[in-house]
Amino acid sequence: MTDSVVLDAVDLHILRLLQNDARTTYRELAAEVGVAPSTCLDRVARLRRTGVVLGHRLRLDPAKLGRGLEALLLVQVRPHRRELIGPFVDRIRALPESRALFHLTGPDDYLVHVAVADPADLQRLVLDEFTSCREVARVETRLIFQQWECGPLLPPSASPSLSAD
Amino acid sequence: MTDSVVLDAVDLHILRLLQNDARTTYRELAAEVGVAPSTCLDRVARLRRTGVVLGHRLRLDPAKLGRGLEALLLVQVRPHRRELIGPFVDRIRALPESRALFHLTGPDDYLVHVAVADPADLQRLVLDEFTSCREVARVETRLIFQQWECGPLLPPSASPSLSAD
DNA sequence: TGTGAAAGAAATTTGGA
DNA sequence: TCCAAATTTCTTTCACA
Repeated sequence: MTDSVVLDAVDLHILRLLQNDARTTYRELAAEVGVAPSTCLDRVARLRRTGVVLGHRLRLDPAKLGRGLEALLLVQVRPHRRELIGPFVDRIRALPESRALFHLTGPDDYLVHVAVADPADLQRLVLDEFTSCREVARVETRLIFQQWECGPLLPPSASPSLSAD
Repeated sequence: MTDSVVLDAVDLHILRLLQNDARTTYRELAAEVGVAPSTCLDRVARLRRTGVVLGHRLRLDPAKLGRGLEALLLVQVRPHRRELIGPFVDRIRALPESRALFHLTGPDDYLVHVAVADPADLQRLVLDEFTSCREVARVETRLIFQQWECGPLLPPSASPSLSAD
């Protein structure tokens, strides 16, 4: 967080292309952006070094892996104290059914995104891993009908450069 | 959805490694899994063809892009009818602040994961894009303190093979 | 299918502006 | 920083088990 990077139009163009397809080659990036491949390499390396780019992730179809039912669980943890929520977070993160976990403001302390095989599997998960735990005061289950990933993550304004610490 | 793939131990091993680092080379996969690089290529190509692998995605740090504040918005759309929710979904997906959108069961019809610059930006987003819309009956804003991605997505059981349609 | 070797392509490194 | 060329490394193909 101590060093500051400035993202110029070239960086943003590269990021947009890579968010579309993270396997775009440096040659293709170079041709598209209008710089040399080695320059693209430099830029991407810098974006990694400065922490803008955290890594590459494989996108999988949960349904094809036998996890066709997804849900969001709103969880109230009581008492909401460090010595309880630390282990709670660790336990939930380690569940094979967990896809993501959020610590939130509001009446529900946590939101857990889970992927399971079927309703019976979800019932087992909720009963065995949530409602049966002393620290879990309440669980609300919301099934996911459909979900969408949204557009690429880019700087807020249309300004040509941005300072990011 | 008509063809069926069977994931054996080699496929699962490859998927686990790629979920850990999507840029692992076929050489490295081969060395790790104990097959030839060309076999890894075949396996991954088949996983792509059958839709198990959907693509590669760049993971970015929203904070480094000037979007350090994230929130989940619980939205009630009334009346909850196709002719309203179609355009609503399209509009929300197109917002640069939107990261993900879920259509849910329960009292809230949609959950929107957004990334904004600061509280003022969030206020603007909620007022201008949500509460000011006739079809939006209610919006509840939950700030995200912290979030975690969970372990790799894998088949439910420890069974050596799995049929995925 | 899976393999190893060869051909092709891409990623890195280097050095000069 | 950027680029172009050289080098190294990976990907892809293909004939064969």
